[in-house]
Amino acid sequence: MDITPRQFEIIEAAGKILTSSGVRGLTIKNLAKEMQFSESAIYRHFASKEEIIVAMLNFLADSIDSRLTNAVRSSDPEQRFKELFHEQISFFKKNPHFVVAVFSDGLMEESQLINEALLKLMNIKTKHLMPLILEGQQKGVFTNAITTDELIHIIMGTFKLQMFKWRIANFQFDITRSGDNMVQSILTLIRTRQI
Amino acid sequence: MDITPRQFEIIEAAGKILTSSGVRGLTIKNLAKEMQFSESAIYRHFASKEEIIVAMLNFLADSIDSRLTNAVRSSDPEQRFKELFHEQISFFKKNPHFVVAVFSDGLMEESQLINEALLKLMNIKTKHLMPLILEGQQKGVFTNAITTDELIHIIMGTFKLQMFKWRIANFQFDITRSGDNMVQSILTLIRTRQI
DNA sequence: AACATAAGTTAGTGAATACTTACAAACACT
DNA sequence: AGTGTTTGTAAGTATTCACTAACTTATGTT
Repeated sequence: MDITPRQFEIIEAAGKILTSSGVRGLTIKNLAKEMQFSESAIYRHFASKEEIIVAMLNFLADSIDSRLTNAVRSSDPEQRFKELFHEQISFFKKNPHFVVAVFSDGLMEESQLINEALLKLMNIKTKHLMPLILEGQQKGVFTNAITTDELIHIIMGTFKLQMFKWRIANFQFDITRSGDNMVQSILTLIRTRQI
Repeated sequence: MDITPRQFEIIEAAGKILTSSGVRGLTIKNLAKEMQFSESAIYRHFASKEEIIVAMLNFLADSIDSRLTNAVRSSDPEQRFKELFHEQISFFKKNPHFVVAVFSDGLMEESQLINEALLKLMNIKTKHLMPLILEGQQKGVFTNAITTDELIHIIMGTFKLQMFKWRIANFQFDITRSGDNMVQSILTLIRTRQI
């Protein structure tokens, strides 16, 4: 599953196109133009368009996985929650095209392989979020009024919608600020608290 | 903005196709096949594919709007919250193709007009949800720890993700049951409560 | 020097797409 | 009876798409 430098360039070009023109703009022709060589040259590096997309998603998955592993290491669950989303949001801020790729689900229909890559990506997020929430609930920091799965569903849904709004606003507003707000709101809501 | 019976049939056929084949399957050719007449006959009733999609979304918007207006009339905010989602979910259960249309955002890139129709649709949902949440907060039934907008964001995100999961599961699980669960979880979370 | 490989080119292919044109039949209205 | 409108058809158009074939050139390797 290793990638040549040229393949990496192509993946990056694909990302650029996704940001500017969306899933429908991601054609071999545009990809070739962005790479400044012919369409057929693309096929020297990938056997098909599908392979390009899958490679991009897999690269993204590995990338996110290792970044989250490294960035999220506090002992306090609430702190770790903040770190997780902070890392996640700053990653997408640096690479907005991945927001199009992951959260648009416009890719969803293209092929089985792409579908699997996208699901794998969603699972990585859960993999990092789950133990943190569980621990928080066990320690009594997060509410036990609803199940862990339900909590995660609500958190992921909220995050996904935030990314969606950012995307249809053409990445114009400051996602760091509104992302932090979102994290605060959720924390306030899921924290065990006194009214 | 009125619609002929034939146009309505075409819209329904488009819905059927969306359910079975997704956004990419929604072509004039497939539409003609589903209607059992020629491709060019479609153009006797709509000037363009875009018009068909917009008409479908507008019909959907009106439909949802009036259904929500009629179904949600309790005085208790919490009860109204339940009614709202119950109505919403049973509507999508009856018309799963609209889930593809509205929540896939695969349509999002197609054209400006379609975009506007989709945004209008999202606003209708907010229009019905907003006063209900506001009243709940004022009465002290729902938490005031975060703002109304933040609450709505979280609720809408949760609902959207639920629909997304239902869709990628090919509408196989019982959305009424898991939808009710979701409504309960959210209510538990946003209710003012004692720990 | 001879050859292999990697990475590019030009020029195409066939399939699919949204949409058009020219014509025909059914029907309503005068 | 004649005429116009509505709604269908068959046959096509231009464009776009992913992908391919055949050839070229640069760079090692033996």
